[in-house]
Amino acid sequence: MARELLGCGLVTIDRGRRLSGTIVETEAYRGNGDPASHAYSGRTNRNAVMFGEAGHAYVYFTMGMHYCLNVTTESPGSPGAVLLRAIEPVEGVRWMLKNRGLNTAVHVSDGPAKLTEALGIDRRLNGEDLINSKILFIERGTRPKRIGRSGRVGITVATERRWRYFVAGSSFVSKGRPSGPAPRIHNYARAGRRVVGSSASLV
DNA sequence: ATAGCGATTGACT
DNA sequence: GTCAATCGCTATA
Repeated sequence: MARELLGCGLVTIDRGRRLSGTIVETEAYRGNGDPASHAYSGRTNRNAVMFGEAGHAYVYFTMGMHYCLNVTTESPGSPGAVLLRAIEPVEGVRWMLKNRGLNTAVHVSDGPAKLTEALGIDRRLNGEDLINSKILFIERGTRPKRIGRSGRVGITVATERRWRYFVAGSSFVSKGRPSGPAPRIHNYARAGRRVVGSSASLV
């Protein structure tokens, strides 16, 4: 799922305005057996959405000031989610800049908490159905030609798992340095599989 | 009831 | 490269 989401569109309707971007960086988190996951120690009020149906938004508050957005990926009862770490801004860039208090788009959404701030995403959207929602949803996109892979960023455990994926060559990927294995580039382009992110692949 | 700290960012050296 | 901001989740008592 972390790979499939690269190239898909992420859309919000923020105060009536359509804001969107192309997903260029993701990270996979599991549950039991993944010490870096919020779901590692079982279900709590905070991580409950991770234990629910696939294709929903798990939005969590962190560091006392930031929100991050995940896409849930597993069947009810078995936790799993993909953290969206960066998008390339597409629609409503002007308003995204305003949300972030910036003048240029270079760093407007190249980090997990930056993209939520740019798109106006906060705890109100926790649990939102990303397939059927009218205010926060995923759209089909084009599969990137080359996809990079590395250890996950910003964690202190299980850094050896190479579950961070990004669009190779994109300047909108977060600058966070991988704590695990160095980035490696793979060629995932395949004839006849240009469109990814159908709702069927989400659920 | 409460200490410790985090799937981060931005400012500064 | 270092570090503060800021708050609520989690673990422990």
